[in-house]
Amino acid sequence: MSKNIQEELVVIVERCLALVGWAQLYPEKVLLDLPTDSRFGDFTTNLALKLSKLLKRSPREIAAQLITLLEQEIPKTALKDSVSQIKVEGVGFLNFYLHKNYFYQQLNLILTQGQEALKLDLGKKRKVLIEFVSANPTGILSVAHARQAAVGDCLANILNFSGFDLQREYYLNDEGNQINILGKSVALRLKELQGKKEEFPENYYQGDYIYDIAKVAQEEKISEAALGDFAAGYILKLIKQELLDFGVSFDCWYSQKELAQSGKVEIAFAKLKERGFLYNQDGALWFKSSAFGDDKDRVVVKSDGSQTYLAPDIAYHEDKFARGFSGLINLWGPDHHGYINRIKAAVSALGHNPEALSIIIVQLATIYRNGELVQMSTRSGQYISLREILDEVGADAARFFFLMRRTSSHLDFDLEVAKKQSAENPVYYVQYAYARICSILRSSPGKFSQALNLSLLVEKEELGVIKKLLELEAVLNICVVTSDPYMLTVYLQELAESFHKFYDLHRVLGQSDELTQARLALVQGVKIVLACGLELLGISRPEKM
RNA sequence: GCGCCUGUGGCCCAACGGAUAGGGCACUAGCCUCCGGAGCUAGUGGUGCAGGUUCAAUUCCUGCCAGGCGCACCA
Repeated sequence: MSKNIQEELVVIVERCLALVGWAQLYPEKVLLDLPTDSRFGDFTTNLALKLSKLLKRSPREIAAQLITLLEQEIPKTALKDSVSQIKVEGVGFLNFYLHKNYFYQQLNLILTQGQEALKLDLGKKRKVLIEFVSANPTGILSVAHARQAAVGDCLANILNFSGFDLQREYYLNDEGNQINILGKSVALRLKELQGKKEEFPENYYQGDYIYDIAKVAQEEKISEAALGDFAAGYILKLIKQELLDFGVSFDCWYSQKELAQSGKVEIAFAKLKERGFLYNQDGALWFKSSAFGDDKDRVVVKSDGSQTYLAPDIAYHEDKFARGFSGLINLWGPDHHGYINRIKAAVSALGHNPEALSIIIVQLATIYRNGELVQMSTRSGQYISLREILDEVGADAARFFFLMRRTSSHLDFDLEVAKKQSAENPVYYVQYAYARICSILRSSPGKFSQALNLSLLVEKEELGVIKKLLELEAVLNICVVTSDPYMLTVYLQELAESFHKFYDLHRVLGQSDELTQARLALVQGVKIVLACGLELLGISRPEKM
């Protein structure tokens, strides 16, 4: 909630536990939570309920004893002016109530420091690499990639804001079997364009875009052997542009082809062999992944001498560590979930801590249009692309919708709802609050500069707004811990709601000068936090709508 | 068969193991002489089934039922 007030309170509570001799009984870290309801104070803890069993005493009695101690200890600390009272409530919850002055101070901090006041230092500048999208350059991006792009980009924003030294990377599968098939697909379409139609195999790329590429290849007289690379390059350009239009950029596009040519695959193999995790069988080379909890060992070099996808991927992850990243985040589609054990095994076998690699499965989004399910299949080419979504609903609505549900949950994305400019559409609800604020601030030029008396903000709705502003920190904390940005979308809707409620009941302009200024300051505070949240989501902040 | 995800009012979704399960849509009744009504207020209505752990279960565990997705010497 505040810069550290929560942690400072925890320290004091733990000190009291030690004083009364209960610290050893309760070695866990004391947790102070935000209450489920504002009438239960500003922080709450179930400590007394937990201690009840250990001490064989009633929770309320324990809580009362702790409060006596806390009331002695808190006045000795810097928090003496911030905590107004501590109460036992319900079955024995210990609830902390903060003084209003504390909230005014925090609001003032936001007003004077802007977004700097909102930043966290959870990461301690730790170097983290987040790899996402990484779609093969064999077709334009699908809905699945779109959701990964939104989640990955937003998570990256949040981690950066929370003090991590973070880089975004796209792993480019620009060689191998699928590029060969892509080349052959283009070659066949080229022949077709020249009037020599042949049977088009089912496992080739069926989409119409293959014709487009074939036409360009024909004009540029690309040799048949080079068609695969040409097509991949062509598609990659489209992918990069789509991502850019979606507001997603990468620090690094990591080429699998270059990785293969660098000899790093062989070096990684040598390391695995030395450690005893590679062996030959049935004419193939196997990685002993079962030694690390995988269901079975995995082939890395097939009996025909070619590598499986796993081979360069092992080297790729070795290289991530070699580049100095101590935390790795991979966003994968649900079709890769069986691959997690394999790659974690590889990381372990190479001598790294598998915990350093965190793999997030981004569940699929199902697209509806006019209430009807839109079927998707990459191979047949009949699928909704990121491009179509961008054209139809725009980047703002698309990003917000992709982030609205837990990343691990399925998501139903109705294009019609996303297009609606009404209350059904949460993007507009949040953006509307922002535009409204801008409008109010426009209507009061020069008013918001004199000395402020924030303590005039005593209405329930005013304090509600301030408290909601200060919740951003806890929300970002949850996003970081769960590696999931979705709570931020929930929070922004709540913040917008608390602002709309305040706005409806209390006039900002036309009050006494002092009160108008205080309310303008409050509105300005909401603007700063809304802007911050929307920026982290990668969504525009319209001053007018 | 195995693995992952999901079952919350008529519909869509919330709820680090906590207090009276929140919000939106729809429906009903209200609110602009005034800062943006894309907003606000009030009302109706809900945890798939059966056990277990716990002071406390929508949340954790087991089984069942239902839906979605995935299970290659493909990438």
